[in-house]
Formats: sequence, structure tokens, C-alpha cells
Amino acid sequence: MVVVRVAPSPTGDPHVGTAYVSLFNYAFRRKHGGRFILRIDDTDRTRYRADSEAAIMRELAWLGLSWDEGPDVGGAAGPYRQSERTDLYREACEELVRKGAAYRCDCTPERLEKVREEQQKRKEQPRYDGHCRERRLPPGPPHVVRLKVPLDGETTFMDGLRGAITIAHKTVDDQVLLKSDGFPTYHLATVVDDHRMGVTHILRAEEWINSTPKHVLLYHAFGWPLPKWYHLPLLRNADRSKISKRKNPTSITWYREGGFLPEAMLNFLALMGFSLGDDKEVFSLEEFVDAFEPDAIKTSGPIFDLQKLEWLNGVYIRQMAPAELARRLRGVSAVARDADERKLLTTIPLVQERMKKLTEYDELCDFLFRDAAPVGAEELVPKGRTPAETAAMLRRARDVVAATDPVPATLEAGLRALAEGGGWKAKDLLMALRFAVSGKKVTPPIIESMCVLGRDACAARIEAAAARLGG
RNA sequence: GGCCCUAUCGUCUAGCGGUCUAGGACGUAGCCCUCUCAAGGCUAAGACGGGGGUUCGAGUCCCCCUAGGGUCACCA
Repeated sequence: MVVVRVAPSPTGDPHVGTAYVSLFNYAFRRKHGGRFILRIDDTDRTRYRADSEAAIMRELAWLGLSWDEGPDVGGAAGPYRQSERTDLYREACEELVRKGAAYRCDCTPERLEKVREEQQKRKEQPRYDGHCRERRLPPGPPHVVRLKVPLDGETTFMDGLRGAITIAHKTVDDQVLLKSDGFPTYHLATVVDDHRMGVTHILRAEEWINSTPKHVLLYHAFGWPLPKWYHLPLLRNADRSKISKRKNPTSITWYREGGFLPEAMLNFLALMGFSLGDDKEVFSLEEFVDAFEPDAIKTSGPIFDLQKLEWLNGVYIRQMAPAELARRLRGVSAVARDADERKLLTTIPLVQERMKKLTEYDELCDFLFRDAAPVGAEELVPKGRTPAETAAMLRRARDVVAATDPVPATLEAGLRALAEGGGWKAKDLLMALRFAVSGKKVTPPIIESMCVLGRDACAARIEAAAARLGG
């Protein structure tokens, strides 16, 4: 049986990188059966944010990346918050010290800083100088516990995507495993928990490759079997640096509130690391899971292209059943939120192929639910027409609108006949009506829009516009 | 800088020695459709980083270089 996990740190907004790694873990678990664990890596008390854990779970759930075990659902290997497992890490550390694989260290931050400065002055690798390696400090006084990395030799481990990776021990620092506050660092906690939770496959970000030897050393010291690692490529900014808050929206919440659909996010994220073939770019989570093969994950870091995500989001919006789209719109659009259901539904066909994001609904449709902004002659009067002519034409159009059933084909026929009869181009009349009725230049099809708005409201707006032209 | 990873159009990618005068998608440009904007259709520009090998034959295998990225914390 396969056991995978994702271990986000509750230090801020739920990160899109967490969604990315979660997606692949989720697919792996779905493909091979087994369990997917959500573990909260809250061992850094200084960066901890109380609201972050709930936000992470909320956004992963929004994406549909469900987990089998976690802080909220529990499970046999709990607790699933590392801050609630500190006894385990402390015991593990004692075992390591006893076995000679780790040692206590009471060097002060000041001393470490000084050592680092000197090393840098001599252009050496900044790293712990081993001062406490052989001191055999007793438990008790304030100290940390460090991993006793062999001075010579190297560690080789297998990466599922890259094959064997070898790293010389002299480039591996005597990493702190247990901090002076009694909390473990990532390295200790992840190894202890992954083992105790039975994790068999670790799909995590590439940035961990260089510290994997530390983890291998820990597994060996404990006498535990190694999991299989898959280091996923890092999502990138446009300049190819690791994706970051300053250069990209990284909060999943931002995407949800910004009108992106979870299915589009998932599809896009999958595209950033996997290919279902050259002509298969739009696919469901189910299709992805079916096709997923861990060995086929990409190794090069993809640039997070917001434009392509938006395109994909538009594809999903267009594919969606109208009633479902209406339901989703209520979640993010202020206009749709408290709209009458029937009226909301009638607007869907007008906007479905015009939105890339759900949030665009407001800009497109607000005039159907609220008063339109008044516009002047500049907008209303077509080229080659006078304000007086336009006012007169608008009034005739108002009469047609007021006397015609609000059915697109009927209304269109009436208005086109009116334009033709008056020597107007239909598009000039319709553009004037667009401004008169909506107050703007770009709208959904104006005839359909007028039918949604209703005869009285349209007539009133058209009359108001004509009046503004001084007619 | 040391170490590690990566390398096909601007971007995401197909390609697993010959079918590659390198295919698709986003984006860009033009045209068509058209009441605006979209959507849709058609067309165009656009890539195998460089150098050595291996081989009858290399985008595809190997090496070097170059470039980009990651990592060198009592952060994850």
C-alpha cells in the first residue's frame, strides 16, 4: 500500500505551490490506492499564524484535493499537527544522541554568527565548525541537538525522476534537529513523522534535494527503511526564479476570490508538470488521475503563466452547465450574489462565452441589475448625425421597445426596420442604444440585454438619454 | 563562490535514433463572422543553447562548455 503526504507550514496564505505538490500526491494516492495524509508542519513558533491552518484546509478542499487523514478528520497515525508530537521528536533525539548519530550543542547564536563571519572572510563554506561534536554535553542546560554528519564520504539516494543523486558529506552541515525551544526542525520532524505514519513515497519540491542526505542519514541512524523520493520541479516566476509573492499571485485564496474555478486551477497545475499527450490539454481531475504516472512527471521548472490559466478558466466557464455557472457566480460576484434566480439565469447565455473569470460578471452585467451611468452626446451620437437627429431616433426606438415583446428576434426585427426606415445604419442605432441602456461601450449583446432588462426600464433609460441630448 | 538540479517556439509542451522541411496549445499579428466585446473559423511569424563524440543516420545516446534555477539557518 502506498502512503503519501503533504506537509504545509501554517505561516501565511495557502500557497499555490502547496496546491501543486498536493495535486501530484493526490493523484499518486488515487492511482495506487492507499492513503493521502495532510500534516501540519507548525514547528516554527515565530512564523506561525493561527488562521493559516484553517485556510490551507479550506483551499485544498475547495480544489477538491481531499485527504484521508489530517488534523480535521483524524486517523490512526495522529496527531497530525507536529506541535502536538514534540515528545516523539525529543525521544527520537535522545535515541540519536545515544547512538552517536547526533550530539548536543550549546553554542550561542553570537558564536555561530562569529564563526560564520570568519568563514566567509576566508571564503569558506559557512557551516557549523563542529565545536560541540565531541563534547558529550549532558542533557539539561539550554542546548540544541545537531546531526553528526560524517566528515568524509558521500550519500547517494534515488530520485524517482532523476535517478541516483550523490552528495558529498563535506557539503552537508551538522544540521540542528531539535531547537533550543524544544521544537524540532523540519529535517527531524519530517523523518520521524514520515516513518511513523508509514509514508512510502515522498513527492515534494525540488528545493529539498540538497537536504535529502540529512534525511537519509537519519533513516539509517534509526534503522528505518527508506521511502522513495520524487522531487517535483519548482513553479517559476516569469524571470524563472522560484515563484514568489512579489512577482506572482501565490495565494490560492487570491485565485478563488478572483473568479478562478478549481477545475481550471487543477488542470493548469497538472499541465505544469505532466502531459497527457500533445492534443490533450483540457482534462478533468479524473482523467488526470487515470493518466498519471509518477515517472512521467516533468523535471524542468515551468513558468506560471497567468494568461494561460485565464484561457483555461474561460474554457471551463464555457463548458459549464448554465445553472451551475449561476451557482458559482453567486460565490464571487457582488451583483450575482443577491440577484433573483430567474433573472440571473437569463443573463447566463449573454455572458458565458465572454468571461475568463467569474469576477468579470459584475463589469459585464451590473447595468442589468442597477441603474446605468448617464452618458452624453459624445457617446450617444453616431458619426455624421446631430444630437437632435439622434434624440429623435432614440425616441422612436423607445416607442418600438415599449411596444414590442421582449423577445430578441422580435425586438431586433423591429429595431432594424426602424433604422432602415429612418435611413440609419442598424449598428449606429444599436450602439446608441447600448450607451443609452447600459451607460457603456462594451456590453453583452444589447438586444438580448434589453430583453432581460424589460420594456419599461429600457424605455425609461432611452428616454433619459434622449432628454440629455436636449431633445 | 561550493554543491546539486535543469535545458525543443516568448510561455506550457509532443518528440522515447530514421516517419522532424520538428507537431499541438497559450500569447502575438492578419483575415472571416459580427450590434460592441467576446466566442468561433482560417492564416502567419516563432524553437531543437554551443562544441565535441557514438552511429550508416541525433532534437532523441555520451562528454565538455554555456545558460538558468535551487541550496548552503535554532525557516520550511
